[in-house]
Amino acid sequence: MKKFVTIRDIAKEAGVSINTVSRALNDKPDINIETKRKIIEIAKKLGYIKDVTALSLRYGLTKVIGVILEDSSNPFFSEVLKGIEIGAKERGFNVIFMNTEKDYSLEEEAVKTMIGRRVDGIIISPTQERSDDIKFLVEKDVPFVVLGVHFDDIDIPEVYTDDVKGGYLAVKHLIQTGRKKILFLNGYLYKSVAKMRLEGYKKAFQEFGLKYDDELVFELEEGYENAYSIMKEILKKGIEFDSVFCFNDVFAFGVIGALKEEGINVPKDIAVVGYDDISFSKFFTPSLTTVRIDKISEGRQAFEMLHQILTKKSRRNLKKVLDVELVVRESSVGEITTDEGSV
Amino acid sequence: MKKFVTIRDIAKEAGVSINTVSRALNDKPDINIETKRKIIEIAKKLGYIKDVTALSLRYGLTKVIGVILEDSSNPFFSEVLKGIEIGAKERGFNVIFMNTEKDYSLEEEAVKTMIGRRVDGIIISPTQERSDDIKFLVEKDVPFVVLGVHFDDIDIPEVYTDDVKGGYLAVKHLIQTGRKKILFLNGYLYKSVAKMRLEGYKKAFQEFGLKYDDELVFELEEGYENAYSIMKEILKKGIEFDSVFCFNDVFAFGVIGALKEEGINVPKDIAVVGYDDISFSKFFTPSLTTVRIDKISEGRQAFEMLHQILTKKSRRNLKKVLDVELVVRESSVGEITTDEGSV
DNA sequence: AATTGTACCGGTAACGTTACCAGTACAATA
DNA sequence: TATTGTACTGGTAACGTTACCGGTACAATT
Repeated sequence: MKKFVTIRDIAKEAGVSINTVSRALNDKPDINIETKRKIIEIAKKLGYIKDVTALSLRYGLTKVIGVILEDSSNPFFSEVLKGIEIGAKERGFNVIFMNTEKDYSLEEEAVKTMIGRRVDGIIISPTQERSDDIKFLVEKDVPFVVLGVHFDDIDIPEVYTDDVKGGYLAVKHLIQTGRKKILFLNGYLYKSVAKMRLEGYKKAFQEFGLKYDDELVFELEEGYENAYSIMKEILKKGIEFDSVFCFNDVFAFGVIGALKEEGINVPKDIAVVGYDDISFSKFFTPSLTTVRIDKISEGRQAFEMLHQILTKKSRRNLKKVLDVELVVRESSVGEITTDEGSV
Repeated sequence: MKKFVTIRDIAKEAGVSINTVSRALNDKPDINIETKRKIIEIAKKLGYIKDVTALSLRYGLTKVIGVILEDSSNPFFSEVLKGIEIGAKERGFNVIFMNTEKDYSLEEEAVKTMIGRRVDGIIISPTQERSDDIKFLVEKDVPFVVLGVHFDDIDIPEVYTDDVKGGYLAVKHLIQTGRKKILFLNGYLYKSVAKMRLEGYKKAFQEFGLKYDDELVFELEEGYENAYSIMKEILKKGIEFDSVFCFNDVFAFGVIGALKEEGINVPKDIAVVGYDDISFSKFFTPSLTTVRIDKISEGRQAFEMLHQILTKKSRRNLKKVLDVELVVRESSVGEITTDEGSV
């Protein structure tokens, strides 16, 4: 790579000092209009592009934010990441991202790397296995926002969704369409989202006077295959149920896949509700009833919160709880809808 | 944000010069082992994290690469992007990315931004509307690799897939399973991928002695809805066909969605083949026959090529054509498989 | 005793940029 | 004429780091 044109090159060409060039190029006062015109012209001719890394050193601000998440190819996170990028671009920031693959040690490493790169702030969606790295950020006073997760033991800036409501809406919908034995394939409970969705599930049960039965609630690792195989197992065991509420849409696909294979009709025999509303859920057959999270917006809002922190518009530890919405599609509206339906 | 600990702070604490600190921290010779131990200890105690932006200025190398693509939330690109990140991480590089939303002016802007950030190299998946920015990169001698696109008018480093083969395999498969009137919903032909897939389509037609009929070939903008609505239109017009080869999997979903609505069975009445093999294609009903691109690998290889260019292991304008593979699933294997089948 | 070698350490410059201060030339005012 | 103001320009330092060079102290060799 050729060395790039610097203000020194322009200065030499124009026969002025580098200061004058800087003034011309940054619309600063104290410069002759004609000199300025000439310098700008020369800069254009030489193809000058300002080296912002030099500025970072000078000002201690890079205009780059770091994003740390488990998997940027996951349809949920890929949209969130896009939302962040959109927000960042609007404010003249760039985004550097690292995947953790749900590995806490990689997460910790990513935090260190981001700090080493002197990003102005970090958006992190932590695996909740441990949280020393979050405490490290607090301690070092690095601006950051936690995305998609709620810690109730530490007070930090967070953007997350109202998953108690989400769980509640999903289960209420199932109950109101006549379902009574509602299986819940949840994520691991050390995750705040799983905890909240379970709380919503219970809340709906209580509200409609149904007895909570923890035999119907399962915790599993994410992934289509896990949902698929636990569904198969459940069927084999002969556990009775008339519907399934899933931790996310991919679980729902796995569940429906398993049910179809056993000749069970969705939603006629079993209703299925997912969570997230990833883009494929509406194309799926049957199209998936799910709790929609506006992922782009979640990303944007996380960036906006970080930006507020960076500009010190706000010093408190902000929280933003985003609303969710039930999207009713085919996978949950079938035969049973009145009083006495059964499988 | 508190100011971070610098080698100067460590030097003061240890009572040595900054040079000695640098030596200690970078495993350089000419330092007493005991001094080194002490310095490292102090560095740890103070929580020192090296400022790599300073190094960038010093060496003109940032260890950051820029990635420019149309949409990081697109299931295809999100995997490619992940592949790039994996490759980069292995070599101690970080990734900064920008979306162009298929807008050429945003693409041009992204190139400028990346250069301003002094990224060591760029991986770009260009909208092929114009290519002045690519020429700009050549002219400025910025290391870069084009991903997923093949230019036949300029000689530049490229990583792309063998889409002639892909198109050929897909259509050959359809012909061999008894289909004769094969619709092709292609992307716009100014894109090299679309051109290549059409070439493969024609090649298969020729090989099996079928007459190419451009009434069966359509060019459309990407997106589920576009495929869905053109399919509806085609059905309304009464064009005869027994199968559809789609530019990508999302098209295939749209096509199948439209066919289902009209009560047409896939694959019994109409066989459908997609392209890309995005992760949902195997969960879809019917599971989708498609041409698989190993997207993670494509990303990794693009990074590796860029890295080779950066380390000057190779000066030539490299090309890497990645293999593709036909994945046969339910959407294409139905009734017609022998000789005389018809819709 | 003089020289050479070795082990260690520090001063300074440099990367590209802008802020700060200081300066010059000339015009306008007292 | 002397002073003040104005319009413009340049020199230098600084951001954090490492390379380069030069230095010192002591041991080993002649």
